[in-house]
Amino acid sequence: MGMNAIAPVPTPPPVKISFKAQMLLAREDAIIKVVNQLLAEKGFEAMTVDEVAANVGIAKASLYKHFSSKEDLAAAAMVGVMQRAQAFLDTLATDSSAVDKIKAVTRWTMGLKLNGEMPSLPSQNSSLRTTLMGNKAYMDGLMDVSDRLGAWIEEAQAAGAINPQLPAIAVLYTLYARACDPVLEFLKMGGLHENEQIIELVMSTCFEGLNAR
Amino acid sequence: MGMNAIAPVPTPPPVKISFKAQMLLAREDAIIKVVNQLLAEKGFEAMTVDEVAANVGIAKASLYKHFSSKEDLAAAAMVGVMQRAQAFLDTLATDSSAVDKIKAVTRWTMGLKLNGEMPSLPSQNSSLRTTLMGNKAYMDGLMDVSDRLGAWIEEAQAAGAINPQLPAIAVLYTLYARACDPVLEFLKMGGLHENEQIIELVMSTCFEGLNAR
DNA sequence: GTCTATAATCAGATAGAC
DNA sequence: GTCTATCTGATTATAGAC
Repeated sequence: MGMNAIAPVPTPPPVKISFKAQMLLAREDAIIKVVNQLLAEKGFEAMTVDEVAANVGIAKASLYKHFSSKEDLAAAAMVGVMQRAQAFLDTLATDSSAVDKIKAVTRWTMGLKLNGEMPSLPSQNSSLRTTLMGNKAYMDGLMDVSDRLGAWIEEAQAAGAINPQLPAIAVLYTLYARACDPVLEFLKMGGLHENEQIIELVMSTCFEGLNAR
Repeated sequence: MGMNAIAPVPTPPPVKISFKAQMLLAREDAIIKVVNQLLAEKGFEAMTVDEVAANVGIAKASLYKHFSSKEDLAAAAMVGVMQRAQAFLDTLATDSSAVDKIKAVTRWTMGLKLNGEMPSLPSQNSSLRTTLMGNKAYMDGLMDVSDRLGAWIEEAQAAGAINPQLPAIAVLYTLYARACDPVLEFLKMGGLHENEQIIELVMSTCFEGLNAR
């Protein structure tokens, strides 16, 4: 195209609004980051909205302009974690074995937990569970992750790497449970092991079991 | 002894006071039973003192004549569980192997959980943790159980039944974690397995691991 | 010791000015 | 959209009569 051509000037995106939208998203990301950290540290019920607002550095009323309830705040954090999980699954080499991918995810999950980045939800039924079940982004992410992990589990069972006598769903739950395994925090509190050692210990008990071989 | 013998009449125990004391204890046992059930069902933070009083069938103010705080209520329930655990340990045959005793305790613990009799505490720090740490009966019970389990673990490791490369403390934590394993409730919610099957599944993943053998 | 009634506090959510 | 100030409801705990 020649320099003299009168190129149709594409309508510029509305800069002012876009900028504001970016600010909005950045602010919401900051909020979610704080929520994520507090959820990991104290859990949903012990976390207060006042605390979130204080840590973000804004007024509580401003929080409610972004998220309409405490449950929504937590749900947004969970959606973020799920997206990170999906992104991690994407990075796994397609040429590695199914069981290796499973182990990589498990290590990654426990690393998050040990780093205080894994929100801990109430395991029992609660208002938060209800909100999460109705959150499409979260449920879609959870389904996607479960489908991908489930396929790997069955593949690993067929290949004789994972015990084929175990129901795949039980294996999946067992993997998910590593994300909130109290053994991780107990060992960390003990102070005798580095995070990497703790992960390898729990990896060993998880995949090889307590029995001697 | 002839019918005519004038037997010395033993001083009767102060019937009225003893009876009242028995009533007191029975009432407190009833309270603790309710607390235990609610703790298992909803956890400490979601359980309200009003709820406890209503389920026991007494006024809330009466509760506070027996226990001076919500934390004390929960602590009493935990002491009860610890006593039941100690009593169960006592029943284990001394001629069975250490690893069999360990497995028996683990099964028993998971059975409690599946029956809704295992109080679930907040794993994170909280007012309840503080109260529990300062409760001598609870701490003594915990120490006793841990000592006995710890001895069996080391015995089983020496006998080549439990993997001797694992730190005994990690094994102990792994066993304790079965008492609050979310895999149990997930599988139960799935409705595909009976409690016994669930226990054997988790026993398998716990002791034999996920890997195929 | 048990009750009814109430105090005291805390946390989620909102009103309304700017 | 952000703020200050406030509302509302729930919850722990207690006062005081019986």
